[in-house]
Amino acid sequence: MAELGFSSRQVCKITGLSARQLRYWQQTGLLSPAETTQGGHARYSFTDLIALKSARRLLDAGVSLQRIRKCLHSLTRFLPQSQTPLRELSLVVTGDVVLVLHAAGAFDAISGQEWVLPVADILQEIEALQATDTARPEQWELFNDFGEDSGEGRIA
Amino acid sequence: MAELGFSSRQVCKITGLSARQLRYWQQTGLLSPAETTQGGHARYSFTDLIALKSARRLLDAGVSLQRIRKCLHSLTRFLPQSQTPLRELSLVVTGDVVLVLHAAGAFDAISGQEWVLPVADILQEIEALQATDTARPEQWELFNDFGEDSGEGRIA
DNA sequence: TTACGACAAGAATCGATATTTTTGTCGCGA
DNA sequence: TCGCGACAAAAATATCGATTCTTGTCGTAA
Repeated sequence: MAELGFSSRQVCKITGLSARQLRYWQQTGLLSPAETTQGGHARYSFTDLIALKSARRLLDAGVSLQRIRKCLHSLTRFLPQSQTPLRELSLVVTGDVVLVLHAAGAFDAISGQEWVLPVADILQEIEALQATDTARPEQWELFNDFGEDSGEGRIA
Repeated sequence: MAELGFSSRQVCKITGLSARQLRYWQQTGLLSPAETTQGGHARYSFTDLIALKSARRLLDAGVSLQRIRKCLHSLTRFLPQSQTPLRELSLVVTGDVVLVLHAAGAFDAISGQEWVLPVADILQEIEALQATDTARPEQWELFNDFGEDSGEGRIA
Protein backbone atom coordinates (compact mmCIF):
# COMPACT_ATOMS: atom_id res chain seq x y z
CA MET A 1 0.00 0.00 0.00
CA ALA A 2 2.94 2.27 0.49
CA GLU A 3 3.23 2.30 -3.28
CA LEU A 4 -0.14 3.88 -3.65
CA GLY A 5 1.06 7.38 -3.18
CA PHE A 6 1.57 10.19 -0.75
CA SER A 7 -0.39 10.60 2.44
CA SER A 8 -1.95 13.92 3.19
CA ARG A 9 0.65 14.52 5.82
CA GLN A 10 3.41 14.03 3.30
CA VAL A 11 1.68 16.26 0.83
CA CYS A 12 1.35 19.00 3.40
CA LYS A 13 5.02 18.81 4.12
CA ILE A 14 6.03 18.84 0.49
CA THR A 15 3.63 21.43 -0.80
CA GLY A 16 3.34 23.61 2.24
CA LEU A 17 -0.42 23.44 2.03
CA SER A 18 -2.54 22.83 5.09
CA ALA A 19 -4.57 19.69 5.58
CA ARG A 20 -7.63 21.86 5.68
CA GLN A 21 -6.85 23.19 2.24
CA LEU A 22 -6.42 19.74 0.80
CA ARG A 23 -9.76 18.76 2.23
CA TYR A 24 -11.53 21.83 0.95
CA TRP A 25 -10.04 21.56 -2.48
CA GLN A 26 -11.22 18.02 -2.60
CA GLN A 27 -14.70 18.97 -1.47
CA THR A 28 -14.98 21.67 -4.09
CA GLY A 29 -13.69 19.38 -6.77
CA LEU A 30 -10.51 21.27 -7.51
CA LEU A 31 -8.33 18.31 -6.82
CA SER A 32 -9.06 14.92 -5.36
CA PRO A 33 -6.37 12.46 -4.37
CA ALA A 34 -5.66 9.97 -7.12
CA GLU A 35 -6.66 7.12 -4.88
CA THR A 36 -8.17 6.33 -1.52
CA THR A 37 -7.45 3.51 0.86
CA GLN A 38 -10.23 1.26 2.12
CA GLY A 39 -10.03 3.15 5.34
CA GLY A 40 -10.94 6.25 3.39
CA HIS A 41 -7.52 7.84 3.59
CA ALA A 42 -6.17 9.94 0.77
CA ARG A 43 -3.35 8.83 -1.46
CA TYR A 44 -2.01 11.53 -3.71
CA SER A 45 -0.07 10.70 -6.82
CA PHE A 46 3.07 12.39 -7.94
CA THR A 47 1.07 14.16 -10.56
CA ASP A 48 -1.22 15.42 -7.86
CA LEU A 49 1.79 16.84 -6.14
CA ILE A 50 2.76 18.81 -9.16
CA ALA A 51 -0.70 20.20 -9.54
CA LEU A 52 -0.88 21.09 -5.88
CA LYS A 53 2.49 22.70 -5.86
CA SER A 54 1.57 24.81 -8.84
CA ALA A 55 -1.69 25.81 -7.32
CA ARG A 56 0.23 26.81 -4.26
CA ARG A 57 2.44 29.01 -6.31
CA LEU A 58 -0.46 30.67 -7.97
CA LEU A 59 -1.96 31.35 -4.58
CA ASP A 60 1.28 32.81 -3.37
CA ALA A 61 1.39 34.96 -6.45
CA GLY A 62 -1.91 36.43 -5.41
CA VAL A 63 -4.31 34.49 -7.57
CA SER A 64 -7.47 33.52 -5.77
CA LEU A 65 -8.78 30.00 -5.82
CA GLN A 66 -11.74 31.08 -7.83
CA ARG A 67 -9.52 32.58 -10.43
CA ILE A 68 -7.39 29.51 -10.53
CA ARG A 69 -10.48 27.48 -11.22
CA LYS A 70 -11.50 29.71 -14.06
CA CYS A 71 -8.07 29.61 -15.55
CA LEU A 72 -7.86 25.88 -15.40
CA HIS A 73 -11.25 25.59 -16.86
CA SER A 74 -10.47 27.91 -19.71
CA LEU A 75 -7.08 26.54 -20.46
CA THR A 76 -8.52 23.23 -21.50
CA ARG A 77 -10.48 25.03 -24.13
CA PHE A 78 -7.55 26.87 -25.59
CA LEU A 79 -4.84 24.34 -25.21
CA PRO A 80 -5.54 21.16 -27.07
CA GLN A 81 -3.56 19.13 -24.64
CA SER A 82 -1.98 17.07 -27.32
CA GLN A 83 -0.63 20.19 -28.89
CA THR A 84 1.47 22.03 -26.42
CA PRO A 85 3.50 20.16 -23.89
CA LEU A 86 2.16 21.87 -20.84
CA ARG A 87 5.29 21.23 -18.91
CA GLU A 88 7.00 23.79 -21.06
CA LEU A 89 4.60 26.57 -20.36
CA SER A 90 5.26 29.53 -18.22
CA LEU A 91 2.54 31.19 -16.29
CA VAL A 92 2.82 34.90 -15.89
CA VAL A 93 0.82 36.05 -12.97
CA THR A 94 -0.37 39.35 -11.73
CA GLY A 95 -2.97 40.12 -9.20
CA ASP A 96 -5.69 39.88 -11.75
CA VAL A 97 -4.53 37.85 -14.65
CA VAL A 98 -2.84 34.63 -15.47
CA LEU A 99 -1.10 34.68 -18.76
CA VAL A 100 0.18 31.63 -20.50
CA LEU A 101 3.35 32.08 -22.40
CA HIS A 102 4.03 29.69 -25.15
CA ALA A 103 6.15 29.66 -28.24
CA ALA A 104 5.30 32.89 -29.94
CA GLY A 105 3.02 35.00 -27.89
CA ALA A 106 1.01 35.10 -24.77
CA PHE A 107 -2.61 34.93 -23.96
CA ASP A 108 -4.93 35.44 -21.08
CA ALA A 109 -5.72 32.17 -19.45
CA ILE A 110 -9.29 33.17 -18.88
CA SER A 111 -10.44 34.72 -22.09
CA GLY A 112 -7.96 33.07 -24.38
CA GLN A 113 -7.42 36.29 -26.20
CA GLU A 114 -4.02 37.07 -27.49
CA TRP A 115 -2.66 40.44 -26.65
CA VAL A 116 0.82 41.21 -27.61
CA LEU A 117 1.90 44.59 -28.78
CA PRO A 118 5.22 44.23 -30.48
CA VAL A 119 6.35 47.75 -29.99
CA ALA A 120 8.97 47.54 -32.65
CA ASP A 121 6.45 46.55 -35.29
CA ILE A 122 4.55 49.73 -34.90
CA LEU A 123 7.37 51.57 -36.50
CA GLN A 124 7.03 49.62 -39.69
CA GLU A 125 3.34 50.06 -39.65
CA ILE A 126 3.65 53.79 -39.65
CA GLU A 127 6.36 53.71 -42.24
CA ALA A 128 4.12 51.67 -44.44
CA LEU A 129 1.36 54.20 -44.10
CA GLN A 130 3.65 57.08 -44.81
CA ALA A 131 6.26 56.02 -47.26
CA THR A 132 6.75 59.71 -47.90
CA ASP A 133 7.40 62.49 -45.42
CA THR A 134 10.60 63.76 -44.03
CA ALA A 135 10.59 63.15 -40.30
CA ARG A 136 12.48 60.02 -39.43
CA PRO A 137 12.06 58.00 -36.27
CA GLU A 138 14.88 58.39 -33.85
CA GLN A 139 13.88 56.21 -31.00
CA TRP A 140 10.94 54.78 -29.27
CA GLU A 141 10.05 57.45 -26.78
CA LEU A 142 6.66 56.42 -25.61
CA PHE A 143 7.88 56.17 -22.08
CA ASN A 144 10.49 58.84 -22.04
CA ASP A 145 10.69 62.48 -21.30
CA PHE A 146 8.83 62.94 -18.11
CA GLY A 147 10.09 63.15 -14.62
CA GLU A 148 9.37 61.12 -11.58
CA ASP A 149 6.20 62.69 -10.37
CA SER A 150 6.16 65.78 -12.44
CA GLY A 151 2.51 65.22 -13.06
CA GLU A 152 0.46 62.43 -14.42
CA GLY A 153 1.87 60.14 -17.04
CA ARG A 154 3.12 61.76 -20.18
CA ILE A 155 3.96 59.96 -23.32
CA ALA A 156 6.28 62.47 -24.88
CA MET B 1 7.09 74.67 -42.37
CA ALA B 2 5.87 71.54 -44.03
CA GLU B 3 8.93 69.91 -42.55
CA LEU B 4 7.76 70.54 -39.06
CA GLY B 5 5.67 67.45 -38.78
CA PHE B 6 2.24 66.00 -39.12
CA SER B 7 -0.92 68.01 -38.89
CA SER B 8 -3.68 66.82 -36.62
CA ARG B 9 -5.67 65.76 -39.61
CA GLN B 10 -2.87 63.59 -40.83
CA VAL B 11 -2.39 62.13 -37.41
CA CYS B 12 -6.04 61.27 -37.17
CA LYS B 13 -5.86 59.50 -40.45
CA ILE B 14 -2.76 57.56 -39.57
CA THR B 15 -3.59 56.66 -36.02
CA GLY B 16 -7.30 56.36 -36.27
CA LEU B 17 -7.70 58.63 -33.30
CA SER B 18 -10.24 61.43 -33.29
CA ALA B 19 -9.29 65.07 -33.22
CA ARG B 20 -11.12 65.34 -29.96
CA GLN B 21 -8.89 62.70 -28.44
CA LEU B 22 -5.75 64.41 -29.58
CA ARG B 23 -6.98 67.60 -28.02
CA TYR B 24 -7.91 65.98 -24.76
CA TRP B 25 -4.71 64.07 -24.48
CA GLN B 26 -2.87 67.28 -25.00
CA GLN B 27 -4.93 69.07 -22.40
CA THR B 28 -4.32 66.38 -19.85
CA GLY B 29 -0.63 66.27 -20.60
CA LEU B 30 -0.52 62.75 -21.93
CA LEU B 31 0.94 63.84 -25.21
CA SER B 32 1.50 67.22 -26.71
CA PRO B 33 2.51 67.76 -30.29
CA ALA B 34 6.23 68.17 -30.64
CA GLU B 35 5.80 71.61 -32.04
CA THR B 36 3.22 74.26 -32.73
CA THR B 37 2.97 76.72 -35.57
CA GLN B 38 2.70 80.42 -34.90
CA GLY B 39 -0.92 80.08 -35.76
CA GLY B 40 -1.25 77.69 -32.88
CA HIS B 41 -1.67 74.61 -34.99
CA ALA B 42 -0.29 71.28 -33.87
CA ARG B 43 2.67 69.62 -35.52
CA TYR B 44 3.24 66.08 -34.41
CA SER B 45 6.61 64.44 -34.84
CA PHE B 46 7.16 60.96 -36.09
CA THR B 47 7.95 59.94 -32.58
CA ASP B 48 4.64 61.35 -31.50
CA LEU B 49 2.98 59.16 -34.05
CA ILE B 50 4.53 56.07 -32.59
CA ALA B 51 3.46 57.02 -29.14
CA LEU B 52 -0.04 57.78 -30.31
CA LYS B 53 -0.34 54.62 -32.28
CA SER B 54 0.75 52.58 -29.33
CA ALA B 55 -1.63 54.35 -27.03
CA ARG B 56 -4.35 53.59 -29.52
CA ARG B 57 -3.50 49.94 -29.40
CA LEU B 58 -3.57 49.88 -25.67
CA LEU B 59 -6.97 51.52 -25.74
CA ASP B 60 -8.20 48.99 -28.24
CA ALA B 61 -6.92 46.26 -25.99
CA GLY B 62 -9.15 47.56 -23.26
CA VAL B 63 -6.73 49.57 -21.20
CA SER B 64 -8.21 52.80 -19.94
CA LEU B 65 -6.44 56.06 -20.38
CA GLN B 66 -5.92 56.32 -16.68
CA ARG B 67 -4.23 52.98 -16.62
CA ILE B 68 -2.07 53.90 -19.54
CA ARG B 69 -0.94 56.94 -17.65
CA LYS B 70 -0.04 54.89 -14.63
CA CYS B 71 1.85 52.39 -16.71
CA LEU B 72 3.82 55.03 -18.47
CA HIS B 73 4.58 56.71 -15.26
CA SER B 74 5.73 53.51 -13.62
CA LEU B 75 7.72 52.26 -16.51
CA THR B 76 10.14 55.10 -16.24
CA ARG B 77 10.95 53.92 -12.77
CA PHE B 78 11.61 50.35 -13.72
CA LEU B 79 13.23 50.80 -17.06
CA PRO B 80 16.33 52.90 -16.93
CA GLN B 81 15.86 54.17 -20.40
CA SER B 82 19.47 53.78 -21.28
CA GLN B 83 19.26 50.14 -20.41
CA THR B 84 16.60 48.53 -22.48
CA PRO B 85 15.95 49.70 -25.97
CA LEU B 86 12.27 50.24 -25.58
CA ARG B 87 11.60 49.56 -29.18
CA GLU B 88 12.31 45.95 -28.52
CA LEU B 89 9.76 45.56 -25.82
CA SER B 90 6.49 43.80 -26.14
CA LEU B 91 3.51 44.87 -24.18
CA VAL B 92 1.19 42.13 -23.12
CA VAL B 93 -2.17 43.48 -22.31
CA THR B 94 -5.24 42.19 -20.60
CA GLY B 95 -8.16 44.09 -19.31
CA ASP B 96 -6.44 44.95 -16.13
CA VAL B 97 -2.75 44.66 -16.59
CA VAL B 98 -0.02 45.72 -18.88
CA LEU B 99 2.95 43.46 -18.78
CA VAL B 100 6.27 44.29 -20.26
CA LEU B 101 8.11 41.42 -21.77
CA HIS B 102 11.82 41.77 -22.02
CA ALA B 103 14.69 39.41 -22.33
CA ALA B 104 14.05 36.81 -19.69
CA GLY B 105 10.80 37.37 -17.91
CA ALA B 106 7.91 39.66 -17.64
CA PHE B 107 6.71 42.17 -15.16
CA ASP B 108 3.70 44.22 -14.39
CA ALA B 109 4.09 47.67 -15.80
CA ILE B 110 2.49 49.22 -12.77
CA SER B 111 4.00 47.48 -9.82
CA GLY B 112 7.17 46.36 -11.48
CA GLN B 113 6.95 42.99 -9.85
CA GLU B 114 8.18 40.00 -11.72
CA TRP B 115 5.89 37.06 -11.95
CA VAL B 116 6.87 34.08 -13.93
CA LEU B 117 6.08 30.55 -12.98
CA PRO B 118 8.23 28.23 -15.01
CA VAL B 119 5.98 25.25 -14.88
CA ALA B 120 8.63 22.84 -15.91
CA ASP B 121 10.84 23.75 -12.99
CA ILE B 122 8.31 22.61 -10.48
CA LEU B 123 9.01 19.05 -11.39
CA GLN B 124 12.59 19.31 -10.37
CA GLU B 125 11.65 21.04 -7.21
CA ILE B 126 9.52 18.16 -6.13
CA GLU B 127 12.09 15.66 -7.17
CA ALA B 128 14.61 17.47 -5.08
CA LEU B 129 12.36 17.33 -2.05
CA GLN B 130 11.66 13.68 -2.53
CA ALA B 131 14.71 11.99 -3.90
CA THR B 132 13.17 8.81 -2.58
CA ASP B 133 9.68 7.43 -3.19
CA THR B 134 8.43 5.28 -5.98
CA ALA B 135 5.89 7.30 -7.91
CA ARG B 136 7.41 8.89 -10.96
CA PRO B 137 6.13 11.92 -12.78
CA GLU B 138 4.40 11.17 -16.00
CA GLN B 139 3.28 14.49 -17.24
CA TRP B 140 2.19 17.86 -16.22
CA GLU B 141 -1.52 17.49 -15.77
CA LEU B 142 -2.50 20.57 -13.90
CA PHE B 143 -4.86 21.49 -16.63
CA ASN B 144 -5.99 18.11 -17.78
CA ASP B 145 -8.71 15.70 -16.99
CA PHE B 146 -11.82 17.71 -16.69
CA GLY B 147 -14.54 18.26 -19.17
CA GLU B 148 -15.93 21.38 -20.74
CA ASP B 149 -18.38 22.44 -18.12
CA SER B 150 -18.53 19.37 -15.99
CA GLY B 151 -18.35 21.58 -12.97
CA GLU B 152 -15.98 24.19 -11.78
CA GLY B 153 -12.33 23.93 -12.61
CA ARG B 154 -10.62 20.75 -11.60
CA ILE B 155 -6.93 20.28 -11.52
CA ALA B 156 -6.78 16.55 -11.83
C1' DT C 1 -9.50 74.04 -41.89
C1' DT C 2 -7.96 74.11 -37.22
C1' DA C 3 -8.61 75.05 -32.63
C1' DC C 4 -11.55 76.25 -28.76
C1' DG C 5 -15.40 76.26 -25.35
C1' DA C 6 -19.37 74.13 -23.66
C1' DC C 7 -22.70 70.62 -22.91
C1' DA C 8 -23.97 65.74 -22.54
C1' DA C 9 -23.74 60.72 -23.07
C1' DG C 10 -20.89 56.88 -21.89
C1' DA C 11 -17.01 54.73 -19.25
C1' DA C 12 -14.29 54.04 -15.62
C1' DT C 13 -13.14 54.57 -10.86
C1' DC C 14 -14.05 54.85 -6.06
C1' DG C 15 -16.28 53.71 -1.47
C1' DA C 16 -19.05 51.31 1.42
C1' DT C 17 -21.78 47.31 2.20
C1' DA C 18 -23.57 42.71 1.58
C1' DT C 19 -22.55 38.09 0.13
C1' DT C 20 -19.84 34.23 -0.81
C1' DT C 21 -15.30 31.72 -0.47
C1' DT C 22 -11.50 29.94 1.77
C1' DT C 23 -9.02 28.62 5.74
C1' DG C 24 -8.10 27.91 10.79
C1' DT C 25 -9.40 25.63 14.88
C1' DC C 26 -11.71 22.40 17.88
C1' DG C 27 -13.80 18.17 19.25
C1' DC C 28 -15.30 13.51 17.90
C1' DG C 29 -14.90 8.92 16.17
C1' DA C 30 -12.57 5.35 13.24
C1' DT D 1 -3.18 9.48 13.04
C1' DC D 2 -6.71 10.68 9.62
C1' DG D 3 -10.84 12.40 8.26
C1' DC D 4 -15.31 14.75 9.32
C1' DG D 5 -18.62 18.31 10.93
C1' DA D 6 -19.25 22.76 12.75
C1' DC D 7 -18.30 27.44 13.93
C1' DA D 8 -15.79 31.70 13.11
C1' DA D 9 -12.25 34.80 11.23
C1' DA D 10 -10.19 36.35 6.99
C1' DA D 11 -10.28 37.03 2.10
C1' DA D 12 -12.38 37.68 -2.21
C1' DT D 13 -16.24 39.02 -4.97
C1' DA D 14 -20.39 41.31 -6.09
C1' DT D 15 -23.32 45.28 -5.85
C1' DC D 16 -24.89 50.07 -5.86
C1' DG D 17 -24.57 54.98 -5.88
C1' DA D 18 -21.57 58.96 -6.27
C1' DT D 19 -17.70 60.95 -8.72
C1' DT D 20 -14.59 61.64 -12.09
C1' DC D 21 -12.72 60.82 -16.67
C1' DT D 22 -13.18 60.46 -21.98
C1' DT D 23 -15.12 61.37 -26.00
C1' DG D 24 -18.70 63.01 -29.33
C1' DT D 25 -21.07 66.88 -31.07
C1' DC D 26 -22.09 71.60 -31.99
C1' DG D 27 -21.36 76.48 -32.63
C1' DT D 28 -17.90 80.09 -33.01
C1' DA D 29 -13.66 82.40 -34.19
C1' DA D 30 -9.07 82.74 -36.43
